[in-house]
Amino acid sequence: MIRLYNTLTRKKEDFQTLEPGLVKMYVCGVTVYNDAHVGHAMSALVFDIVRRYLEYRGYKVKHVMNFTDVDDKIINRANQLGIPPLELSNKYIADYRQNLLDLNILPATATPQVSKTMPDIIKFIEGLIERGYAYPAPNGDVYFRVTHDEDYGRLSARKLDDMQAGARIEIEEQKEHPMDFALWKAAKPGEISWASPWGQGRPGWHIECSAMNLVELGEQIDIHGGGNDLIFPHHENEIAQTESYTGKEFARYWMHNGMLQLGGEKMSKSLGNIISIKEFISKREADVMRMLVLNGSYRAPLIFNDETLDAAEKGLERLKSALRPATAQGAESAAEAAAALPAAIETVKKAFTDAMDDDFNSAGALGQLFDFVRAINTARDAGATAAQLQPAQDTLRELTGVFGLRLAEKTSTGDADKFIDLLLEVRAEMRQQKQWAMSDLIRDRLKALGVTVEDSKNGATWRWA
RNA sequence: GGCGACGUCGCCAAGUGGCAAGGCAAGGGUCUGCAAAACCCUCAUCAUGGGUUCAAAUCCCAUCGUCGCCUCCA
Repeated sequence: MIRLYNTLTRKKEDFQTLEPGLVKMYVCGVTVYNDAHVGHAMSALVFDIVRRYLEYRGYKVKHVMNFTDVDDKIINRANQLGIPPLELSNKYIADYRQNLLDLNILPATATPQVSKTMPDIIKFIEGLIERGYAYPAPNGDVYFRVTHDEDYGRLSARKLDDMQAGARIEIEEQKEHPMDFALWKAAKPGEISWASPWGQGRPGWHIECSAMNLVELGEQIDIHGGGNDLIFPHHENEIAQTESYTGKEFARYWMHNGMLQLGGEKMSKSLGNIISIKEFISKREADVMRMLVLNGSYRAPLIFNDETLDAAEKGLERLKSALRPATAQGAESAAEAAAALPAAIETVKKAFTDAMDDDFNSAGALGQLFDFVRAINTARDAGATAAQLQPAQDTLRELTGVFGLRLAEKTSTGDADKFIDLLLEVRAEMRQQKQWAMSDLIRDRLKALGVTVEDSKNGATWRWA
């Protein structure tokens, strides 16, 4: 039984889907007006791991991720650049898709956009007005009437009265209540807009997700995810809109990832302390970012700095070490050396699943994998054969695959391999003749070229690093 | 100011009532001409102060501290 922490109840709950074997999962995507950063990557990775694990456990997952491609900031940025807003957002949508591919994140099964969901959004707003949950203002805006929603504030655990209405938001004369939020914004002159019963305008931020959910997944979904900075007001408002519209419970489980921390602060576009995904990928292997996420708890803040990244990179190397080939040539002790592996395989599979079942405890599961790595390496050192190592290495591949790790060894780009082999053959001859200085020089020079040479009693091995 | 989450070894971090996983770093060792890798060994009583309990890192209260939200934000 999978258990997961539900923000709505602030407890871990047994996971049961609305339909057997099917998970409907909606995860808030990004507003596309500039390069996505590693904080976005964290969120995307968290839910990619959730999805991969659910699939590993036999569920079919409908995974919807939206693009907010109509928004104030997109409009402002497009104006600065002198290009149409949708041209700008389309560029960044393409960029973001590439970022996700680079990070080995499985493509969502649907990726709706605001600009392509307009009729459904308008219909949704009309429905809310009909039911008395929304009202058009004289200026052409339409607002949600929070006082009509008895349990408004349920998700973020706050009450309307506690929110010091008006303290940090400007009192809007058009609104009945200061906490009422816009479903539809009347167009300013020259702004991109769509026709509606309330005049030219565009949707407010929250309504898009309610509408896209309805279109893509229906009235009720299993998991709704996103960063914990979206709990209020975004997700709170989504619940208010959808439940007021359908009269049914919206999402059964609300999952929120913690914020990525850079220099003790949340990384965010508005703070400007940003490292883009593109920049990260140019400097580190994508698996390193995933490893950093896996080593932490998805709900807790993730500390992102050179030290934690270096550790993640080393940990990755350690996982890879278990995948290296057998070194012995069928030694007699091989059977004994490999004897412990079948049991280790059973142990790690169970422990891995137990940990992940408990609210996707990837750090706990990862610890189990490291224990397994030691078992494999010990067997190899003791002389296990390739055939004996194979099942264990396959298991490790399978489980790290559930995590979405690629564990790719770097490979040669050209015909270098055979020349390196030749060089090492010659070097082996030199070592026979104890020409240590020259042997070491070759090893050092190859290292500088990205080739790691390791000598052992069975001869030298090498790999790209 | 209000609300929420959290505070475990030098760093990251699992563990939510019964002798404190794992990774990185560090020290010692095996192997080795050296180096590297791998393997073995060493390395914490859980922010502080009270309380509940046979038993608490784990539950309760207080204090201190950190982060997030309350405005756009993954």
